[in-house]
Amino acid sequence: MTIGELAQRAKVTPRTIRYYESLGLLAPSEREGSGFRYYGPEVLARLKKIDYMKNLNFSLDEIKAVIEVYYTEPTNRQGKVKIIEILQTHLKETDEKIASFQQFRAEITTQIAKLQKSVEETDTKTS
Amino acid sequence: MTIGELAQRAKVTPRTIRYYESLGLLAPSEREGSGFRYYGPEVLARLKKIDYMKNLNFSLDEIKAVIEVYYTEPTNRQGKVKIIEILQTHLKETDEKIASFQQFRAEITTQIAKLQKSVEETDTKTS
DNA sequence: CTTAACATTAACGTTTACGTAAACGTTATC
DNA sequence: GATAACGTTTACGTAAACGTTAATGTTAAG
Repeated sequence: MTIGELAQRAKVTPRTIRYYESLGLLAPSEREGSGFRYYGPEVLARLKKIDYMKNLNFSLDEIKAVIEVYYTEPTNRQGKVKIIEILQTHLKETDEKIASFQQFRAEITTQIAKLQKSVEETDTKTS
Repeated sequence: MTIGELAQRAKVTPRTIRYYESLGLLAPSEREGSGFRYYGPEVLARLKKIDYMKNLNFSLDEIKAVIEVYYTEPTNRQGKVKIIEILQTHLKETDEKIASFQQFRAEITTQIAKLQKSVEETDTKTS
């Protein structure tokens, strides 16, 4: 597919796709004499993965690093072990993020409860 | 305390504090003839809250909105109910974030398991 | 084979969250 | 009361992640 079609399916602009290419996040499957970029469906999958991670507030640099780990088929035992270590770092960081958000969540519910109690008291007083 | 002391305790620069003031995120407790800003300890608490929320990837605009809700003592029943509604929106969004991160976490552990199995197989084959 | 629709590169613009001078006033200390 | 240390405003600089022309080439449809 062309860059316009790909962009439409991925709900981004062509500019975004070219920008990602310039960062090494993806590449056209083919590029013949005319200079036009043509893409296969695997690039669409990649764009969806990028969008997914962007929603997790990863920077494009971080996404690039993660994608490289995901898409690299490690040749030898050494490579596999190294990637496992990287993934375990990601796992730890993700757990910390989750914990932070859960604490934030708790603060919100506390605030809600406090306000709800306050509203109820106002109600019983004026009833 | 002065802006320098506050900055040091909050582990930010004076520039950051002035920038936050320009956005309406905080204000000096006092500002007399000389033009110097003097702060009370409550501003330090505010800065810590801002830093905490920044780590949750909130923008300064979003943080401002949240802080306004947190620090606004609602006068009447109407105001309280409104704030409860806002907080419930935050709650929902936070839950979605947590869910996304948990899915990401699951993907990581899957990848790790796959690689670990692959490593073990390599090991038994060559043993 | 003309023309609309889409592609290409190059380059400047935009927003966020500050960093970093520059030019100058204030305060605390000796 | 000089001087170092810190404060003030103004304003230009920076990185990230694109948006937006501009000038030009390519492709597909009639």
